[in-house]
Amino acid sequence: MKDNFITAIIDAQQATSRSVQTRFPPEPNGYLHIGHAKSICLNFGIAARYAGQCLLRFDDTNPETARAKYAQAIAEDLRWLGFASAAPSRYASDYFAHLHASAVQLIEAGLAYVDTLSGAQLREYRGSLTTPGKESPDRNRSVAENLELFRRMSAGEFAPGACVLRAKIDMNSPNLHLRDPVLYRIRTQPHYRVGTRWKVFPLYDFTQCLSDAVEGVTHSLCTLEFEDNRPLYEWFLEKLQIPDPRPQQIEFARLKLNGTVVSKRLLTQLVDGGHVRGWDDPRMPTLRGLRRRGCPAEAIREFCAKIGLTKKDTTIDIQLLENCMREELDRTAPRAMAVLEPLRVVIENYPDGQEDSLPAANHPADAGFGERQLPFSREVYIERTDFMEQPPARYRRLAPGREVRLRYAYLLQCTGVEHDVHGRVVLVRGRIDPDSRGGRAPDGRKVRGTLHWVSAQHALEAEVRLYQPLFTDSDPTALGEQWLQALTPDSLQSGRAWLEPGLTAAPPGQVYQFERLGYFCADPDGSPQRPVYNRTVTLRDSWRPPG
RNA sequence: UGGGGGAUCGUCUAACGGCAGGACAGCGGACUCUGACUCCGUCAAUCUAGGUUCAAAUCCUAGUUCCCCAGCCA
Repeated sequence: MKDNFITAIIDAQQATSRSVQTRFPPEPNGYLHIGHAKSICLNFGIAARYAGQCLLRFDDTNPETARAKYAQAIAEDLRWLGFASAAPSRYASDYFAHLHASAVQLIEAGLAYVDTLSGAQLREYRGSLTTPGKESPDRNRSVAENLELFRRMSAGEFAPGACVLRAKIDMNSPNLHLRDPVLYRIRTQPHYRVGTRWKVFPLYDFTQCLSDAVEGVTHSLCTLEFEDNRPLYEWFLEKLQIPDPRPQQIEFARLKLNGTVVSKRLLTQLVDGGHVRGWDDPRMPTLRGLRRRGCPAEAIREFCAKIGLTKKDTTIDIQLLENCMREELDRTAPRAMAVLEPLRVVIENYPDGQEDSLPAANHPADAGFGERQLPFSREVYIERTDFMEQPPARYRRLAPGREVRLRYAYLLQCTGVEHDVHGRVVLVRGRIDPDSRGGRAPDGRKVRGTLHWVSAQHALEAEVRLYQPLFTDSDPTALGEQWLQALTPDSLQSGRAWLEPGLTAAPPGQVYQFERLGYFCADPDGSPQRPVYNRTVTLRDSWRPPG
């Protein structure tokens, strides 16, 4: 964990030898995305830096939305990200009895009351940003009456919406959150964990601070939009006489990434609207999407370390994430060859029917990856973009009369071109230097261009899925309700590719570098007969034709 | 016209009142059996206006501007 404004706060406290405990508190109502990863890395990183503990706590106070499948998926994603969290998960619903008793305590202290105002009235009485609120007629009910009403609420005697429990704070506060916030509401849906035992459920503000206190959380880190909630957080701790040291809420800026959306609500709409294939669609900034795309967990962690931490609203360039992926994958991905847009090359001086097997390094900088054998024959495919009849200046690839290297194979000189009736190149003829087997020039002559290739008769046909950013606009949310209009029309481009034969056996999730093309990850949709590869990220490409 | 926060290269992010540094992106070059990787170089910033000071991104004053808050969501 690098230094940031939160470590500075904690460092200052270390003088008084404060221990450190944090928590990651997702709601189990959706899947984790890269924005959560920022919070995860922060919370676990802080705990690790100060030799403390970070707990995973499901914030499952809302029975309408909390679901077991999400909790399970979140735990899974967290593990994948690299935070195994030895401690068992906690659940806010574990604390319902304690929370309820705390509510009773507030009522007894004259600090909470049951209000029968309707939702609409509640809103009206709350006032507005610029006008003060109005006290509810129920505000001065006696303690005994409140106790009795809350008991009946809790016993299920009232319908949802009939009444709520509110804190008695200040209807004139300029901070809307302090205008007698709702603590408990009635819900009849069974809760996925505690079933029908509870008829009343605590709201966020009441739950978060007390759960933190119960667990011994010292630093409760959350995003900026909760800044106004902090006085309320502290109010509960004080009125319930939580002993010092009390948990301290500190807010930081949430992550925004350009070219995508990072909000559960919006991501849900993408899935529900069929704009992507699901939560694990490789275009999604969800952890599952990134994983399926081939992004290593380590790259996400590195990314989170690099973006830093402040209270400033920021938008991170997606290229930083891509850079982290390339950095990690360059180290860890074995190399392979594949051709996306094939152009047939006939090697005139290589006998028809003859075959050879050529050794190729699986990683040019790490011999530990070993070698593999590549079949070679009279006809090979090269990338269509690696041949030009009239090449521009500084073009290092194949052109009539030019010589290039077929990687790990032979030096190849172009001797002819064939066109179809439209004048399109359909075939290239060439001759290899028989003394260059392995790709080395026998006389040491410089051959600038090196091309990837596959043997035509041995090539394995596969599907490749190429992805564009989901949105054409760097900030689609700036379009308000129209945000979906910024969707990239063909953000998924599915096509065929020809792979070297060894690639048939790759397990889903395995990432290769297809040399000169990019990193590609085996997709679970594939089979040994027809593999499917997702392009994780392209290689950097500094080649630009002049002009 | 309420309250709470924020403003440093294009984008992130550093800098006790003491040389505005780093990363990503861009550009140029070297190297290269991946136009990758690596290496080198380069471009580029303190929201504005006053003030305090030998010295201000930092302190003071006044502005500007952006974000958040009116769920029985979190």
